[in-house]
Amino acid sequence: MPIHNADIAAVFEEIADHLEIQGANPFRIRAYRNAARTLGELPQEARALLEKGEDLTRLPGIGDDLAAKVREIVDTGRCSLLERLRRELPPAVTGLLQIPGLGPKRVKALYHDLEVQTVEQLYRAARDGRIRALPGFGEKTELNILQAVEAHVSQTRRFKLAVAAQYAGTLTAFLQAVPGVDQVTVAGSFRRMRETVGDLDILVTAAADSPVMQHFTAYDEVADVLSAGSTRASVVLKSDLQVDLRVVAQQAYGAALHYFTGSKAHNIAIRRLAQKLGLKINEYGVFRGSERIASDSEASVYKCVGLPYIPPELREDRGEIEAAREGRLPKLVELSDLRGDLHAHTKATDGHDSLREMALAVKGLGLHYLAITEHSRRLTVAHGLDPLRLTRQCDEIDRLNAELDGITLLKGIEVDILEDGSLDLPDEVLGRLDLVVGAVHSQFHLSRAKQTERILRAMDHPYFTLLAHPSGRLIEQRAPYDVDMLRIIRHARDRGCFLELNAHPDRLDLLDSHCQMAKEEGVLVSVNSDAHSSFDFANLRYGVGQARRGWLEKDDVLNTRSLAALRCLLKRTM
DNA sequence: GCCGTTTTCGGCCCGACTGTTTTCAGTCG
Repeated sequence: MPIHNADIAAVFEEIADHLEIQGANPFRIRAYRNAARTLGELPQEARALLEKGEDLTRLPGIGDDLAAKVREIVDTGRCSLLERLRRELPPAVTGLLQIPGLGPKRVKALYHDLEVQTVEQLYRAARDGRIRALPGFGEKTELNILQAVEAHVSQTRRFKLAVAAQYAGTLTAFLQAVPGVDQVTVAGSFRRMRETVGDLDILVTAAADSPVMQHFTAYDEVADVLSAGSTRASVVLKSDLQVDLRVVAQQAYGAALHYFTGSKAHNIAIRRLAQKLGLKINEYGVFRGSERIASDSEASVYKCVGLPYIPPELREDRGEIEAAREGRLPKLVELSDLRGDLHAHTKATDGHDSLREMALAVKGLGLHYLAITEHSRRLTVAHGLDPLRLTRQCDEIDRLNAELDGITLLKGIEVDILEDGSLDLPDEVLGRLDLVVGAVHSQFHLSRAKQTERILRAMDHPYFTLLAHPSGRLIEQRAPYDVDMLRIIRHARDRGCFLELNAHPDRLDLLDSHCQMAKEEGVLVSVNSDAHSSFDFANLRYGVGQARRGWLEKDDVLNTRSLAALRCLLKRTM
């Protein structure tokens, strides 16, 4: 069985869990977690790097010891250290760390004193009142464990960004109306535009006597108050979404926003920089000794450590700090840079609105062009177009273009890429179109080699323009199909094709890491709505967010081009 | 266990809240 980076990362995470319960040196534990993160985010397989004879100690957080362990795992599929640790402590025990409120010390005590190994045994021990008797535990802790287990078993889910946005919208409006409240900002992974968020982190600046905390915990969507102090509180909404609120004085807004936006890894890296300069950064400001030297804006915080402002979408400790230091931060694409949209459906297939309604909606957003790309005949569930219906739609688009002012409809198709890589419509009809968007809608489980070849072959087609939702994943629902994305990106470059970043909140595909890959290989990405109704164009903001997380600039995005420039690019260089 | 524009040894981010204590450990973000 080939060893993937995720497998190695899982081994290191499990080792770190074991070491925590053992009470090992916390920095040794962190070293394993850092290495797991490095491997988890590595674009190439460690296995392939080793085969090429590359030195893994050049990777951040990987030294001689961990490089040797990576090699051991790749070569043997096993890790002797982990096997030894598992003999000392049953593997299931580390799983108890997943229960909120249980850290290494408590897990260790539960195992040694009550022989609790599994979540089920934990639940029984709590229900039977055996936990309260342990030193350091009490009745309240026991009850909290009971409730945490029940919540854990029911679900620990993440929320799609667009779903979280709905809860965030009403809650921020509610908080904004509380007396004494000044600014209300949603920070955390929401502000970093991650595709899913585990919770909402809301930062409020308010007068010292503002009753914002009382209002927050009494908000009518709150199902449970987890904690509530004078400056910090955590609640769970009825939707199961956790919300953490932090209140600071207006003066500390910038420092608090930086602190609360994260990511954790980015913040740690920034604080480490500060430490080297003899400074200390916390949520109240940047301090030299006891003197506060910055706090009102995020830019002032960065300035203290010699860096320009870093946009939230980049704050993942994935090279943005080095780029900032060297003056090569990207000037990220913005929603207002978009000139058009190259993927939309109408009620001719599975959309809800007419050509005219879609055109006017896009025009209303200030865009200049919209490609109509219905499904093709193979996708019968969507009432996909056959050559005759597509031809009729093209005629209708021509008529509408002659009539409409300030918006141009482009003739396209979202044609199925069949299993052998051929396209679902004949060349004669594809040749009449402005662009051909190709997509995989079937046979998701082909081998990596076959799936990749299928897509490469489709791109070889002279009329193929743009690969829609390139990995096919549906967030939290369907895994991506297995493809060699680097080969696909390079083939797109060689064939003059483009890749889509589908802005639908369920897709957001290309992934951010693949956006970076496309940028590095010189392949333009098109941020498309895949709209099925005139309301769906609002989703473009999520696509732009994902593009920004992928370091894309205006010039890296196909549909920031004017219509004339776009038409030149759509002409295949054959 | 990693790392070095002060260091190859001695550092390694920082603070709030809870519950069980009787001054603080554990956990979390």
